[in-house]
Amino acid sequence: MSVLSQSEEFSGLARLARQVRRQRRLSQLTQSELAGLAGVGLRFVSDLENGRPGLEIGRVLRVVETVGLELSVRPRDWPSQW
Amino acid sequence: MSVLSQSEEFSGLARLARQVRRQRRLSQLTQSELAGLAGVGLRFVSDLENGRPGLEIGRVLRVVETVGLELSVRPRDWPSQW
DNA sequence: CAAAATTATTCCTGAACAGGAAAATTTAAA
DNA sequence: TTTAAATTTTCCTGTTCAGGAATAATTTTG
Repeated sequence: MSVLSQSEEFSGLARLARQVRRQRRLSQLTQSELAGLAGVGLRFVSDLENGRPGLEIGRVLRVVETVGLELSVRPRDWPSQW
Repeated sequence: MSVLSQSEEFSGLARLARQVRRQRRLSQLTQSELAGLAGVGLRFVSDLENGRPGLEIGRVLRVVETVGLELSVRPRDWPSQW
């Protein structure tokens, strides 16, 4: 059993999904248009924005970057001494 | 390259892979141990740390969070892209 | 250097993804 | 409300993932 709860993982996906959708709309793009730009299927964008956990990371990153978002990874709960 | 960023950006899988590996080693975990904690197979961790693009996002996030990292999303400089 | 530990790769099978297209549902506009 | 646009979902099929175990390959340790 992990020290982490599974709900945290899900919320991470949900947050990613929401931000992709928001950014896409800010960019005035439909799911279909974004899909074309990112080189994925329309259904993939829909699944991503709905937080489906099975999507492949490579395609997710392509969509994320295409919509104008940037991913970063950092230590969790890092003391303010960095 | 001093230690100036608390969050390392990555535009592809390569940086995510490096970050996971670095954080895992800081945590004194083997791939096998991390796999057990995250509830995935040993091969999955190996694939993740080698930047394989086909991995499922849900499992990736579980490993990322289990190793003590947090994935964040933010808008890139959104200049003349539209 | 040799042995041990860790990591990477291969083979196999079951399960799930991804795409396209169409239908169904939701949302927005006239 | 009616119509149009956008989003979600379903069906089908080919492709690919994930896991375990065994086997290389690599790295670390004595």
